[in-house]
Amino acid sequence: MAHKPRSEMIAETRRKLVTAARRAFGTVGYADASMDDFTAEAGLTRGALYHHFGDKRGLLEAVIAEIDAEMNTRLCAISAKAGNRWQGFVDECLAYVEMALEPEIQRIVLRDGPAVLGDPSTWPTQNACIGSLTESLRRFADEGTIVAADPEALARLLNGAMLHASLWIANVPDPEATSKKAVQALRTFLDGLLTENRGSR
Amino acid sequence: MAHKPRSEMIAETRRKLVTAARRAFGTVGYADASMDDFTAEAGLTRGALYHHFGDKRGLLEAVIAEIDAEMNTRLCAISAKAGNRWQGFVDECLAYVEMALEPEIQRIVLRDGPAVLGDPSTWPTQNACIGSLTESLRRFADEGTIVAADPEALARLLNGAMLHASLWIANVPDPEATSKKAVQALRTFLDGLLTENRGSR
DNA sequence: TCATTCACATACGCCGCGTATGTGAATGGC
DNA sequence: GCCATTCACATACGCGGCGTATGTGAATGA
Repeated sequence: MAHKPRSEMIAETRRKLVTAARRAFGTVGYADASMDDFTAEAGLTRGALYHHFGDKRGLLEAVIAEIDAEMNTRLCAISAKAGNRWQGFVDECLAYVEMALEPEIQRIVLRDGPAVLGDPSTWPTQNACIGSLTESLRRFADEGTIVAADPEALARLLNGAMLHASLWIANVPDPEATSKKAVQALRTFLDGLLTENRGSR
Repeated sequence: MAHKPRSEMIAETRRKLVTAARRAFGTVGYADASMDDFTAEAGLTRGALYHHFGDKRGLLEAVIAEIDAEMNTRLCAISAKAGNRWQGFVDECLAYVEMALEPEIQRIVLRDGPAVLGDPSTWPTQNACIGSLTESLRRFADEGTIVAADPEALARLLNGAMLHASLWIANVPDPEATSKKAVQALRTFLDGLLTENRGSR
């Protein structure tokens, strides 16, 4: 039984570390996750962690990058299967709110991430989600579907609104009912952007 | 020279601790703020801190409560001086975005707060800001100024949008220009809520 | 085959937190 | 006005987590 080549072993080590850290960060949170503990859980030591990721922070970045990539994939799949583009956009927004309800995403990406790494808009990875939002809005604005405004600014506002809606929903006694109200309100906001709903001005 | 009564000394101690902690949290951040350091800076020790606030977390709560109260006062003053109520509401929203640009507010309330204390919607204090937003929206909905939707949900979404706009503005190379774009986009969202701007539906 | 690189493990010291304990000053009843 | 009690803090101790410096064995390449 020949050993795997070195490059594969390295990749496997990185994946083990990211996976173990992801579980730890997602459950007890970044601050309370002991590097000794979750590296041991992965059958490794802190030495491997420092070698590959520099420090705890670097590992968090890698974990977030992974989660963000998954989120982006899921969102693209959703918007792709809609009838028309605006509907796809709306679906994507609603799906984003639902995704942000997942404890792992909420804890790592929405709470600990900003605290440790700073504002998400400065993350290289966050461009994935924000970027596609912006691009969609730009096209809608260009073709007159929505009112004219800076697409990136609209995207940021929308993103913040959705994100906070998720935090709110997840921390309320009755998430089901609250979710309905939030989705309804989000639709209201989005409808307000459509030129066909605007009368004067 | 008679000493001050004990109750005043206690209040003074608490204020000293809160003030010192507020400065430390606002500059180096919660995680990197050494309790030994900033209690010493206040001429005290960690003993006083644990006696009054239980732990570091409790002190953060006190600091946030103080900042939140100040924010609410400032916001009320702004909305009070506007011509009509809707204009006052819009002014308040824009002022909120600007306030959230202040480094101390951003770091303590918007970044470290959620990470350490959990979602702001679960803080007893946050009701100050969210509560007044909700109340305003409820009245606008009742009198038909804005479209019908759950006021609290709208308030949460709005709050999230404004908050993220601030984070975005503060972390961009050119805050001035970005601020203009964000404010413009925020107006777009708010205008979209007005029934007088809605045609069909 | 041997020197080199490199992926990790091991070992050490420091710092920060929480707690248990000590102390002196202010209170309150007689 | 004296004394017991409370209480607001300070001091002392131990523990765990992080970062770094150093060691080691296996894979590479000439």
